[in-house]
Amino acid sequence: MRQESKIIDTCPIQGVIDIISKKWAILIVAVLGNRSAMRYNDILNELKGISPKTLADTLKQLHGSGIISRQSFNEIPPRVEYSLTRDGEKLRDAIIPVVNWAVDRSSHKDCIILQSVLRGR
Amino acid sequence: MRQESKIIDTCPIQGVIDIISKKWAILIVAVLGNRSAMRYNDILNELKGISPKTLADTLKQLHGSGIISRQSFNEIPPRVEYSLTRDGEKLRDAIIPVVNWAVDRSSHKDCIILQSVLRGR
DNA sequence: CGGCATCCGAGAAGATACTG
DNA sequence: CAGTATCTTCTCGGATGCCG
Repeated sequence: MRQESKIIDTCPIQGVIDIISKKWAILIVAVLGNRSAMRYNDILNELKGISPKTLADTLKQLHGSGIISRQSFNEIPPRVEYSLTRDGEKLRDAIIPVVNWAVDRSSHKDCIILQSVLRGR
Repeated sequence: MRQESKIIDTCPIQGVIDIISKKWAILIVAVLGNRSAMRYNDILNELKGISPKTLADTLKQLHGSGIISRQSFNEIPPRVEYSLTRDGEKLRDAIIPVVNWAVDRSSHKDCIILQSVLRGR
């Protein structure tokens, strides 16, 4: 954020906004929250529509924010697994009310991602 | 969204993301949730750093999404009051866990907006 | 396989000035 | 007072291609 603003810059909520306002971040947290670990291409396939770059960018940012952890194995072929950190799991729990709110407003209640998130409860 | 994607387009969560991913939307919901009604310049002053255009745009979008209501009075000087709809209040309640999560992660827990939101509980 | 580098376009956000 | 109008800047997300 370029702009200086007391109320914003000093506000913890800004950090969250920077995270969840990324288009795919919530979805990634959602799908990751479902399994103990997922590989790059697993996520790529699950989130049909996301580009590799955007996924990589978002994963990097989430990792930097401590939401997800990244473990790479020195294997051939290479393997990298992503999973939620404890903090990430808390985030996933925290967004559930928002997801529920979204479901109530929506006409079509069927959604793979959504079911995934809610199943976690 | 330009991109076609089964999993996303048919997912109710996408609507939420479109709303809360706007940088200022959550903040506006937060500050509005605090008072019964607020005028344009009240919000503008409270959210130091937002430009009139951005505020107008965001208010318009939130209004279109049914999150906030807009009531204008035929007076001189003109008066327009914004407030949360019932749905908006639900959204505000729903984001509280996320806000709390943000507070736990943050080092500086003091935040006007934040206190505002949490006070509503 | 799991990415990173590069380039590009669209839209969000900002600054400033102006109006009904 | 409550916005518009305009112009600019910036970031995001997508496409493609290369590499260890």
